[in-house]
Amino acid sequence: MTAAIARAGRTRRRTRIQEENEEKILDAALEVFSTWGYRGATVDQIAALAGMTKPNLLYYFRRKEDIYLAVLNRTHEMWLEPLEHLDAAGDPAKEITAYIDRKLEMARDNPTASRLFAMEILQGAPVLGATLRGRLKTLVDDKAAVIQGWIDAGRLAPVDPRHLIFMIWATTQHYADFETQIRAVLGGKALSPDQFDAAKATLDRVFLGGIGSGRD
Amino acid sequence: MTAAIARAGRTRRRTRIQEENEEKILDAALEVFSTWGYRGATVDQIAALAGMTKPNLLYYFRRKEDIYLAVLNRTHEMWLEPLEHLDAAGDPAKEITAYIDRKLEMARDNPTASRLFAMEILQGAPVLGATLRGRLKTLVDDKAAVIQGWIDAGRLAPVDPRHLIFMIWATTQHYADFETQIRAVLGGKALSPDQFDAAKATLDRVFLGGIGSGRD
DNA sequence: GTCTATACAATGATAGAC
DNA sequence: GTCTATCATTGTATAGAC
Repeated sequence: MTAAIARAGRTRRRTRIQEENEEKILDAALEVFSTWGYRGATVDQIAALAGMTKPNLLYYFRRKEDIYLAVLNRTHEMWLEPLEHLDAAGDPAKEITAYIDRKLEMARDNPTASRLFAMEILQGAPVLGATLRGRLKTLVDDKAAVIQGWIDAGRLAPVDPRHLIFMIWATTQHYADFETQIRAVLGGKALSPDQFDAAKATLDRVFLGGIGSGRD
Repeated sequence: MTAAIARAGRTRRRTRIQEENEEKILDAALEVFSTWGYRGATVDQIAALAGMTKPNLLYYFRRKEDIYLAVLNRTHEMWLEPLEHLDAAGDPAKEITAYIDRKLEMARDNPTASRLFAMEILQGAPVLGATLRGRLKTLVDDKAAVIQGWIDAGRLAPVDPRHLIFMIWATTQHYADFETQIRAVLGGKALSPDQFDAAKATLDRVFLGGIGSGRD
């Protein structure tokens, strides 16, 4: 690290101050873009939230689009990760429950990241479009085959694996993306731990057991 | 109608041209607001899509906010309606399946309306907030009691009724709101009737039967 | 009653001087 | 790393033509 600082003047290596400021900017950008969308967000808003002036921010990122790209790239890896853990060798019910729980925890812990993606997709994925058609599609194809394998082996009810994945995405991210609506209906300010547990229990129950039967 | 035109000068009654133009504007506004959000949308865009000039549009709606209010009001009634049909006297499984199917059809037939609401909620429901805490909450409380009644009677598995409703909202609206992502993963341009059927079958199966068991 | 032309103040992104 | 200037865009208002 000391060597890196010593080289900072000559190389492209980031200085400590640069790293800290870029991080502050990206944190602020995540918040603003996820609330207002790309076009609705202003560089001024981001700068204010990051605690710096607009020109100072533009010293780090020349254009508004560069900030958007950086903050999307910083978070999209995180978003794909839980699905990658789905293990063909594991127990189907356990694997799917674990996936649901991981996704739900991510929605709880990173609601703004979830909303940033929601905004991007709602707007037609102008930036992430290629990634969705490439890396995401490959990943889903791969894991859909795993699920289909479980179904073929009679270890899982026969459902369309891809639409099952869509259902899991939808239900888990809903708690981040539509938090305002959920709070309005449930009352209270934020989702309490109790409400979160109820959500988790309901998701696990419906996905694994369905609701068609009576008492269990 | 002739009488209405004759009275047009004296009364507030809309002329035919007014009705047609307001409808064209609201159609365009639905498209633009649902794509860009309130702040991201411009009056110019809406005017262009409606096939008129900006000053001409502003003759019908003086302010941008007025257009937004009008288009939200025009569609939010439609959005609450399916849940109102959930009938306590009906068969639980049939009622819930019918509700899911109605919501899914609405997402398919009115994707832009769904995205308009998604944008509004994502942005913290600045306009619909009061409606969510009022009318929507009352409706959900009411229908949650119906579902709880079914559960207490042993006709439905014990799940949290409110979170079950959230799940149904999430999974059905997902096909409208995240259409871009779904198309990217499934390939092809739009959701084909086949894919729509697969979605419907998967939703019905998972909600009613779950996936925990093997072949059925 | 309907529409166009034009203006204007505010806000935005960006560039360059200091 | 900061301040100021510029230039396009946007919401809104007004005056008047058809």
